[in-house]
Amino acid sequence: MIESTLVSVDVIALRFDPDARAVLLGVAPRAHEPFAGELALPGVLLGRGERLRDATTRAVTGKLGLAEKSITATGQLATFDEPSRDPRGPTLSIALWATTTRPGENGHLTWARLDDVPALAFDHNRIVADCRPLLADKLWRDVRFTAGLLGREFTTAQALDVTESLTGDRPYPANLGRTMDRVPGLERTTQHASALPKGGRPPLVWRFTAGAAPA
Amino acid sequence: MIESTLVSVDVIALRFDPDARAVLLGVAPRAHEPFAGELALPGVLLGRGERLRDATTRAVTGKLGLAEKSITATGQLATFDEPSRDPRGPTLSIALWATTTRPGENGHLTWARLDDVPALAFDHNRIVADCRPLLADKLWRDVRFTAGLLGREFTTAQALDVTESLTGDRPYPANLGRTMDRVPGLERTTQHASALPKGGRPPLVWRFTAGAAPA
DNA sequence: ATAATAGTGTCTGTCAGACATTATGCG
DNA sequence: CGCATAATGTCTGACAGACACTATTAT
Repeated sequence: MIESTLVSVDVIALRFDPDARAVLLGVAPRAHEPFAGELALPGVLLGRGERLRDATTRAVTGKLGLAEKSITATGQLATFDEPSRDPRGPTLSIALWATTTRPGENGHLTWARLDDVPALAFDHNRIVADCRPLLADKLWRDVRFTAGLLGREFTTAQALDVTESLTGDRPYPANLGRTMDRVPGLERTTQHASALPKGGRPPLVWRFTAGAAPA
Repeated sequence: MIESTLVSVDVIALRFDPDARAVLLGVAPRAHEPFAGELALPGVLLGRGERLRDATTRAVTGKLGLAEKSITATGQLATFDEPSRDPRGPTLSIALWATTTRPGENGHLTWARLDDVPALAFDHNRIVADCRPLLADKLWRDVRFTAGLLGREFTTAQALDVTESLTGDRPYPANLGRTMDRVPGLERTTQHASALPKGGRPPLVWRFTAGAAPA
């Protein structure tokens, strides 16, 4: 019988911050060796028979200190099998995504801009870099991902910010509006959000109808 | 310490058969319990520290009896984590793809049309069904996959057959030609293949230039 | 009014879908 | 020639990119 591999789960936890106008990545300093004290993606060893979904929750609540209820959606990304990625020995890493709409209350938790991720432990910078195009691809395509990130209601301006954070460039409002018109379960309302303190026309509100996550 | 999960690797091994004019899936009867004698995807338990690429090769050579050299390309698909998918206990299954251009010589090996896959052991029918859209998406996008399946040189007629097998409908030749014109590393030659026994105009030959797998 | 922000109309080029037409080889 | 197969020209509609212009709010 072949000795079995260790499987860890590393989570790309994302949150949209309307004030920073950007999508942020949740990272926290490691509590133990190796890389103790260095920032890392939240990750746990997958338990025997544990679902990936449950391991994702366990990593995000345990390592980032977010409440389980604040996780709005999760999903798979890719698997990393470089044998030397963990100095303790070969481990497989399954990269997953999770979304939340709340900042959490853990003092050690750091939210980093996706375009300015700090140095992370293990091969986590590589994981983030490799997965970023996969995440960009999910926006406006994977409804659970999009609704998990933006919440049930959001404005056109926020949609522009999220798109820019994930894809790297900012679409024209008219074009993004047409893209969103074609997203199933997303409807353009006639409501305007409350105006900003700086003045300017208040943006329109968009709303997910059916299978959307709560804000 | 949490008891670690078992990880198996299940391979969707594909071959294009120019005579059958279809993409075929390699399956073989299981040698041991559970499901002994039933057809299944080639799969192995992932060894500690083993690369996914190596496990794929091991599964395809060991279970299907293909020569290692005849594997033209491999890659990842998705992970299946249903705990009850194996009656022996919870195992994670990482689904991978592999391509070959040769039929192999193992008497137990069965090549099944992708649109007529027989009943398979475990949740393998579900794996095939879930991964089929992922495979269709790779055609003409993932050059390694496409070249692995079609070989270094192929005709327009074969390209039509492969596309029909994977996506479910047959494109118009003119449209597929334009799609292939935009594939990097793939060039339209002016050579015609030898005519068919049934007569008819001989099809044009297309050729992969750089990073393509040998036929 | 002016600044700041947001939304809309419309032109462009690209590209997939769909045929009809033309081309090439065999008997 | 007629049959079988393959390739090509071209029309259409969908859609992304790009801008100019209009709309709404605060000061």
